[in-house]
Amino acid sequence: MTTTVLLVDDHPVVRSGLRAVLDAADTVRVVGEAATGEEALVLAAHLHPEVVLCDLRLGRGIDGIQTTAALRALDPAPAVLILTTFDRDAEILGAIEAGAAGYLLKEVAPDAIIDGILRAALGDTVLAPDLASRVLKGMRSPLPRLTEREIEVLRLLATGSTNKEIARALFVTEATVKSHLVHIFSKLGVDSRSRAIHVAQQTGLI
Amino acid sequence: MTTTVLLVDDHPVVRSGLRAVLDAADTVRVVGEAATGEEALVLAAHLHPEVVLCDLRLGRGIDGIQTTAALRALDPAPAVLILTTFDRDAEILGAIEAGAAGYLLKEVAPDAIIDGILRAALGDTVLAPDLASRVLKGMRSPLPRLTEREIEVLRLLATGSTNKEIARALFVTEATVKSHLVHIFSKLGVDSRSRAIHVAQQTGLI
DNA sequence: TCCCGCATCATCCAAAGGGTTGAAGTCCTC
DNA sequence: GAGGACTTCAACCCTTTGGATGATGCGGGA
Repeated sequence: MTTTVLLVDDHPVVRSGLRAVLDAADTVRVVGEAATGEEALVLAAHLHPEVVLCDLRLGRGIDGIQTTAALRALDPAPAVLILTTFDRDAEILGAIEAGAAGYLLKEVAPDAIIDGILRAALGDTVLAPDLASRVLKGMRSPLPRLTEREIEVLRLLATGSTNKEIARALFVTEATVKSHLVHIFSKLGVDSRSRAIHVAQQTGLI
Repeated sequence: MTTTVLLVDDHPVVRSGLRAVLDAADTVRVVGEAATGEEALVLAAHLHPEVVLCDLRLGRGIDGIQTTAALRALDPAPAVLILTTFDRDAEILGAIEAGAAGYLLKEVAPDAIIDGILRAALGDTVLAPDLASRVLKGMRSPLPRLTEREIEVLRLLATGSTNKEIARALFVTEATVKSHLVHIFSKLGVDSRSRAIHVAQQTGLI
C-alpha cells in the first residue's frame, strides 16, 4: 500500500530532489509534479493524489496558501502539506487556516518528509517540531525590525499614498522615500508596495 | 406591555447571552430563537414577533441582509435590528437598504440593546452614534456596487498580487485584469491599486 | 577614534502600472 | 429582438514604481 503524492514547487531542482527522496521509499509514490499553483490544481483534479506537497512560495501565479485553499475545495480533497524554507509564522498560520495538514521545513531529514506525508495522509496534523511549540504558544517568529522612519513610510503606504505624497507628508524628497521603500521591501521580503501593505497588515506591523 | 423579540444568531452561546440579557428586562419578551436565516423566516411567520434581532453573519445559508429583506416582506413585517461585531459600512448600508431599522454593535451595553429593541418596535431608526454620520454620508453617495468579478480582482489586489498574478489566478489575460481595475478605480474614486485597497478595507468591501 | 546603522539625496534604467479607445460575446431584461 | 450590464481582450501611450549604485552627514558604541 503506497501513498500517492503530487509535488508542487516552482524550482525544478527542488522537485527533483524531493522525487529522488520519495522514490527511494516504497511507502510513497509520486504521481505528478507541478511548477505553479494553477498547474497543481489541474493535476490534482485528474490524478487524485492523497497528499500534495506544496511549496509556500510559488514564484509567479497564486501562492501556496491560495493553492492550498483551492486544493482543499476539490472532491476528494487531498491532504496538503506545506513545504517552506522560512518559518514565517504568519504565512504558516495562513496555510493552516486554508486547510493545510501542516508544514515541513525544507531542511528536515528525508525520513521526516516521508513520515510527514504518511501522517498527513492519515489526517494527522504535521508540524515541524522546532516550530510547533511556537505556533501552539501563539508566539511569533521575530518580525523584521523596521526603523521608526520606515514604519512611518509604511503607514502612509498603507493609506494608498504615492511616493510623491509620502515625500510631501514627511518633508523629504521622493528619492528618500524610495530609499526607505527599498529597505522596507527587503526586510519584509516583498517586491511591491501592495504586497508590503499586505504583509505588514498580516503580521500586525501596522 | 412587552415587546416580542425573535433572536437570530448562528452561535448558541450568543443566543443564550442575548436571551439572558433580554429575559432580565420586563419590557421585552423573547418568543423564539433561530440559528439560520431560513429558520428565522419560518419562526417569524408563525410567531409574529414585533422585532427580530439578527446577526449579520449567519454562517451557512442566507446572510443577515437577505434575511432582513425576506423578513420585511412578511405581513405583518417585524422590525429588523441588525447585530454586528464589526462596523463594516458596506454591509450596514446593505442591511439598511434591505429594510433594517438599524443595527447594534455586539459590544454595546445590555441597556442599549433593550433600548434599541423598544425604539425599533416603535418604528425608529437605530444607529450606533459613532457610525450614524458615516451611514448618512453613505446614503447621499451610496457605495458603488462592484460586480462579483470586480470583487474577486479586488481581493487578489489586496493580497498584493500583480496584474500578472491576478490574471493567472483568474485564468484571464492581463488586459482583462486592467480593464476590471479601471472600472474598480472609477467606482471607488481612486487612481492607484494601493488606494483602492485602502478604500475597500475602510468601507468593508473586502 | 573609527566603524556602522540610519536618514538623507541623486542619477540612470527597466519594468510595471494606469488611461484611453475600441470591440466582441454572453446573459438578462424589457 | 433591442438594449444594457458584464466580461473578455487588444493596442497605444504615458507615469509611476522599483533596482542598482553611490554619496553625504549624524550619532552611538566597540
